[in-house]
Amino acid sequence: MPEPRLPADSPPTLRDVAQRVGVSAMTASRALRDDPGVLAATRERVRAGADELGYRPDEVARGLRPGSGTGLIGLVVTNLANPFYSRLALGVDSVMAGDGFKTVIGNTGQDLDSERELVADLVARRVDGIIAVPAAADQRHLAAAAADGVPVVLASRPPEGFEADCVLVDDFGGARAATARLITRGHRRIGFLGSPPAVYTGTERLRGYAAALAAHGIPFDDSRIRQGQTEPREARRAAAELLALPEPPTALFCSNNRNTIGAFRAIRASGTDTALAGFDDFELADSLGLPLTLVAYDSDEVGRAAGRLLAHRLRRTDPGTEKKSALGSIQRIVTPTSLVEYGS
Amino acid sequence: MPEPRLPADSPPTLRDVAQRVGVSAMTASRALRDDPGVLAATRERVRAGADELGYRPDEVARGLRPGSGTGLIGLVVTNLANPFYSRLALGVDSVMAGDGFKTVIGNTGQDLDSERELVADLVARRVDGIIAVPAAADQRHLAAAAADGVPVVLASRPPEGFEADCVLVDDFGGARAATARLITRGHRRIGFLGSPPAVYTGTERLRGYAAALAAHGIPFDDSRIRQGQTEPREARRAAAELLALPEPPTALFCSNNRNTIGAFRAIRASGTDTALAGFDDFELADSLGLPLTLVAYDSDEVGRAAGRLLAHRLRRTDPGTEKKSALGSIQRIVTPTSLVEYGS
DNA sequence: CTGTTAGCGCGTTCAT
DNA sequence: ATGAACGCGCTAACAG
Repeated sequence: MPEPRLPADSPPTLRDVAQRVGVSAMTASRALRDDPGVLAATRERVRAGADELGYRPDEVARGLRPGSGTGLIGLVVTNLANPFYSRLALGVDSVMAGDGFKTVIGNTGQDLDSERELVADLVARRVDGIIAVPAAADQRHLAAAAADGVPVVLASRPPEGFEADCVLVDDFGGARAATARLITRGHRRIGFLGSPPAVYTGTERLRGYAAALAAHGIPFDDSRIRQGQTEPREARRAAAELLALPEPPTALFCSNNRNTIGAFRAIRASGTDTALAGFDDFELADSLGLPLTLVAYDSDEVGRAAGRLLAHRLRRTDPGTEKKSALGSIQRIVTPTSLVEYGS
Repeated sequence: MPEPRLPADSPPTLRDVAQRVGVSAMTASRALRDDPGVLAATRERVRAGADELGYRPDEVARGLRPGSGTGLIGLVVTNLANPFYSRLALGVDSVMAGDGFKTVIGNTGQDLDSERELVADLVARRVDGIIAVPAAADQRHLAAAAADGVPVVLASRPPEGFEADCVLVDDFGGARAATARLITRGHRRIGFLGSPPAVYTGTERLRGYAAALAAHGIPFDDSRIRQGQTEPREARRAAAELLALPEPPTALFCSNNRNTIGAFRAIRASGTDTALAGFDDFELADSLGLPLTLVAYDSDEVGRAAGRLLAHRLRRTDPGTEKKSALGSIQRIVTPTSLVEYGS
């Protein structure tokens, strides 16, 4: 009769399995990992024993060994509640899980200090790689991680001050196209609502907006620009300000969905028929009872692409080819955008 | 002149620091951890050396030691793209991060096999605890993890077949209240749209719906029940079916936001003035141009509560009090709901 | 106050 | 084909 093992005990170790079957720990290890050079009979015996004990190799101990990574990658985002980031995370995870990696998600809440600490902690935890959406232009902590030999891939923002793979959205082109469409429809006074100037995507989209104006010979007017809104409530207030100008804009372009939603509420409340366009598609955009032009793109794909880039690097990291310059050329992928019209 | 250390080398170890300062590894360890019984002067020297080398303790090696956990907890959800889960994740992370834990998020996509594997992997990675939203009633893998000594907290579903802390939403009460309100407004033929019967929250909400009918002497009619819709598209089709019945319902109650949105589209397309109520609040619900009664609750708080429960258990796990029964009584927290009226 | 020994669980290296 | 020793980085436990 087999001993009634207490399951609450510490989990069974490799030696427990080996001892039970009557072989050495090494043989057990090899057997379980399908190492050649193990008698088929022995292998079966070991496996049986492992199953009976409910043995699972300890990934922590395994990861401690030099050469073999931890199988963990870090994902650093600013706000998981934003659909863009949760989609991104899903895309990353779907690719990495397929390659046998688990994803540790860290949320920074836009705080640079949190981000620094988080990245340092991920490195201390020996993640095999990092995918990050940096909150600001100061990316020295990421540069340091990369210099420490941890592959870094940036999503939605380009690297600043160091070299790294990245996956971007065509912020400039999308914003320009949406603005151009407003102009084509006859609008000349077009307001702009966007995130704080420090955010890369925000300034890039502002550039696209400005380029469209310039291409049509429309002067850029500071008084119609409102940057810094992060939540719909703030955006609504900013939009209301623009609509209350002596010469109010006849159309608004918003650099992200938070601002678009705020602007929608302001327009609805004002009773005007101000035209609205914005970056980021979102659910129910078609049911708001207002014409709406949106810049759409595939946020899952941004995550998947970042995951593929990282997975690619992780494969080539094994040998002693540690020199960063030798790791193959840096990749920069730009995801395309498209215009969608709603609620005509 | 100090040796020009190659940063791409393997990261500095504790011994490197010790050797550089001229002490033993043990002393360095103690100094960096503010252990009492270290000469203040020595401590300073060690710290200086650590800073110069950019030393960071290896969390993996540290986690290998018995007694000291890994500082990682696992979060198992079915679909991170659903705002409910991303909010939940945020809530969990905010609490756990405050207690020094990192959260590993695993997405199962409603697949039970994925969930099993994920949980096993988390245990193999020696997470200190697990918070899970199980996809189905079969929770043996979670029971096994709990039996292995890993504290488990369930969110949004109760444990089945074992004991564990959990944080629930008042599914029954919320659904009953919303349905009752429809009845109060004069509706007698009320349709029901919900998730697959296997999902706990779905059946619980169906029970609440049925209870409201019963309380008002309205017979429960199978032909007005549609379960199994997971996406708005399916929900829309199901709702359209109900609206096409010989005696169509004058109101619909939906057990989650996916179904509510689908039903909204069906009603809008039908041109009828069918009343609509549903579980889960969602953004823009107020701007759909239709009266809408929603059951709202705080999904961040569900996550935070789960995090607090787990953090609480993690504190009491240290001593040899391994017996589950001795760990203090099982907690079950129920988050309240409230009714919200939109778009009158 | 500081150093030495030992071991967490695994896998690589070298023997047998 | 199998086993014994060694070490990954860190820290309790016991010297000194």
